[in-house]
Amino acid sequence: MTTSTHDVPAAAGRACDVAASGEQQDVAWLTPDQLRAWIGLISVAELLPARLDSQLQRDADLTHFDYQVLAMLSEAPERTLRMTGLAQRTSATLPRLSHVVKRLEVRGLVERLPCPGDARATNAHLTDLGWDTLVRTAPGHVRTARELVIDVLTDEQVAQLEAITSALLTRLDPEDRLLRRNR
Amino acid sequence: MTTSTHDVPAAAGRACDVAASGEQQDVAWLTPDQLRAWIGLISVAELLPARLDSQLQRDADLTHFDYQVLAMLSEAPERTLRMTGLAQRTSATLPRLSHVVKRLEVRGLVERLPCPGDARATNAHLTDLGWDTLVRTAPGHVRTARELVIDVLTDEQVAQLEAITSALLTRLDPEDRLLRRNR
DNA sequence: CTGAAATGGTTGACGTGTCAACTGATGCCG
DNA sequence: CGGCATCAGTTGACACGTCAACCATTTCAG
Repeated sequence: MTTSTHDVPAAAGRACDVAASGEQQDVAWLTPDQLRAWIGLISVAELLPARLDSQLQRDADLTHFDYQVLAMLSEAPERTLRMTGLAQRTSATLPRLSHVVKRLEVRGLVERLPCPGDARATNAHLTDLGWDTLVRTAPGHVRTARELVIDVLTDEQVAQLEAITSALLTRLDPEDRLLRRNR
Repeated sequence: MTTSTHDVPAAAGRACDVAASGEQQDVAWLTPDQLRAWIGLISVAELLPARLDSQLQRDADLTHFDYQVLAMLSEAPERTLRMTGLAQRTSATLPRLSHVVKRLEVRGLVERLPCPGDARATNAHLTDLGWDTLVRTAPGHVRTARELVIDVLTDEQVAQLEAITSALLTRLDPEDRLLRRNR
């Protein structure tokens, strides 16, 4: 999409002048190469989630985020996780997760149980129906992942992509909540 | 984030069995390397837009999408674009754009004019206030782009990223509405 | 052991995106 | 030129995420 920065080559100069006289420090504008990479990245970041959502929505009436919640629970011991832990693993806020889990609970895919050890906490548990739904949905999702991303790239590019995203996540996810498990 | 597929190594087998007996064809599961790249990509795609939004929201009360709309208009001839053209360049649906432009118009950043040539069409025009806002906002946005992405990568990785995103967009944006101008 | 602060989670209001329905204007076929 | 399909755009209802407020429990200082 198009974005942002890449316009205003004219504005660039003016903006920096303004900035220099104000509180902002000078900011180096992006080179053409950097600009193309930047625009490409934000375009992908805009379009990819929408595609994943629409595929999952169509096939299983699930958001990509719903899917991730089910997926995280599916590999947890007892298929159970505390809300806070689940929120970290899905990099969601607690309110968001709470709403989502409530909807999933209504559909019978997840159940909420008070945590025995800590009366404040809630455990989310993947039901058999939730597990079956996930199992039924996974192949289509993987297929989409292949069609849109993996199979479009060379093996070398896949490796590059892993290195690049890994570097970016050190900034985007400093606490490293997401990838801890996968290292 | 986290996602999806990367769970259910157990489910993988089951899912594919199910699939084989159903309408789905077999889907090759992802290799560990592919999985890491995939999870990395969707994590970035989830976190990056949120960061851009929050920076722009803080500094100028703009969505990243708002910013893109202003940016697109800023480089158009007469700083004017028809709604449809603007929608394509921002890869937005027309209803979404219509809502956004309405809000921007209320704030005086954009104005809507009937198109002289075609009575059905509407022209969106960037006002002076909109231009000034954009110019004032651009440096901070570029700085964010550098901090989160560009300056985190080597020059070589930036080049790789450009190639990778370019390949992905052939699938994600087949009509190539976004990048036409940037080639 | 008592009270203040921190933790875990839920709820409700608000903003934004999506989808379907709708209005008007254009183009085109006969 | 009459009528139908298409195009351009808007609107309204609904779904989801965010934020701030809130409640209950736990922790810890004194």
